[in-house]
Amino acid sequence: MLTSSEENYIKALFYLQQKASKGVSTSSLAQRLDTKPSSATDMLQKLSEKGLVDYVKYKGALLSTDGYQLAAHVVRKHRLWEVFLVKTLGFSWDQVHDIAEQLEHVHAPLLVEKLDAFLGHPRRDPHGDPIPDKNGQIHQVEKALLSTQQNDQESILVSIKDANDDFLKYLNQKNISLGAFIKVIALEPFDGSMTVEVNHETHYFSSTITNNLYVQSL
Amino acid sequence: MLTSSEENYIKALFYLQQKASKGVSTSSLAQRLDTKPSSATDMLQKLSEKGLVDYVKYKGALLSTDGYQLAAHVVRKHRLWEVFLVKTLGFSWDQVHDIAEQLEHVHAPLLVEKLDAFLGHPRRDPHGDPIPDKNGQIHQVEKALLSTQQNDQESILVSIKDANDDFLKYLNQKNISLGAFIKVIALEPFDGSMTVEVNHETHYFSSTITNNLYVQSL
DNA sequence: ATATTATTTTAGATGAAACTAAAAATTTAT
DNA sequence: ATAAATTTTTAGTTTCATCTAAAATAATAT
Repeated sequence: MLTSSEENYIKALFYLQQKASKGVSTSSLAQRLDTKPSSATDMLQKLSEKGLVDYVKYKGALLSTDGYQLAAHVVRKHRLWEVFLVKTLGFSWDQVHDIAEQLEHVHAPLLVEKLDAFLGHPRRDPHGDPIPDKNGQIHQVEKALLSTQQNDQESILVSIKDANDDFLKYLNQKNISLGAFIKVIALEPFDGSMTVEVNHETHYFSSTITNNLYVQSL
Repeated sequence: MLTSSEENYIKALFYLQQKASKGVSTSSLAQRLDTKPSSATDMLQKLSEKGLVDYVKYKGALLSTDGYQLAAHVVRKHRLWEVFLVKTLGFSWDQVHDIAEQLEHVHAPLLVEKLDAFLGHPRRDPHGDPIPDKNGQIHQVEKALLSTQQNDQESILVSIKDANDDFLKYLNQKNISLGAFIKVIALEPFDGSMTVEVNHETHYFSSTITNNLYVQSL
């Protein structure tokens, strides 16, 4: 069984290797976990010994198949607890991360499955992120351009078509990131522009924008 | 903030000092926590430094006011989680202890209060043990002799009037202990005897017995 | 291509929490 | 009351996860 610290490291690798397809650097790992690079090196060596990480000195690390499986399971627990905290106990979505960070380290397989059943087998957490299934599979759902969505349709921002710098800056400045909750308020058929609500704030999007955002319908 | 280990020690002291009114011995503490006496000594010295335990070398230890407060809060969390596991997730009462043992160490005051509210402010856990309130007070509830209970009445065994050895042996042999769930099945008015269900097993109690058991109605 | 800079790893140290073995204190028995 | 047995404490190790400082490697800039 893994320690909490080991679980935190493989979870961080799980996130970081999604972006960078090459090996995850020691420093980025340390930065994400708010620790020092030397500590990250120590842990990478240990996890490599255990066969959970493929690690080459100075070259970076990636999760092995086993490591990925375990990481997905920790993420599953984290996201199920977040759903519980928001849906069952009435927390707001921004209060739950730190609590779920503790709950995810509780080891009790039956608890996870009973919680999942009680919550009605949710497919996404309150931030819109997908919940891995009990085998660690992340159900990749069909995505569509925001421009194809109908009035009142609710969706989650899942990816960006052309991720050029200017566009990312635009999104960043408006505080819009992957996982954002988007609801179509009004469509303008003559130019394809849209009034949308993103995380409780109203925005006007031209067709250039709506044709560049992939969403997943809720 | 206390470590999980420190919390386990003060919780063990909380239980042990209820029975023995004198100082709790190093060995009994070690035995309860399945560890060695030398480890218990180390921890008692640390907790004494922190002002949570009144400890005199070779003489045993008792919780200070602060320590008692903290212990009661850990017990509160443990018992609330047990109620959640049984009532909300459908675990049986004998499966929940080890899981609650982990959940009790999650630090999130708001979580405890929201969980308490969600569960409807329960006063006892699934084993019949009282749940301390948010100030660490253990609400001592009114108790009555089992002989005064009506048909179908459900109650919890809370104490014994005359705790003589023979009677305790009798209870022990029948596997009946404090916290037991008792339901009155049938009353015999002519001699005051009773048919009762104790923890899902049927027993016949004479009036001598029903006049010696204090219960708390549910 | 070599020097400079940045990143990564190693070596050694610290604090928690446990352990074993030996010393000290207390309790029990003769 | 003293000896024997038991309990408790101390002293010294171990493992885990972190740190700092120094050495090794890789990346970059002239």
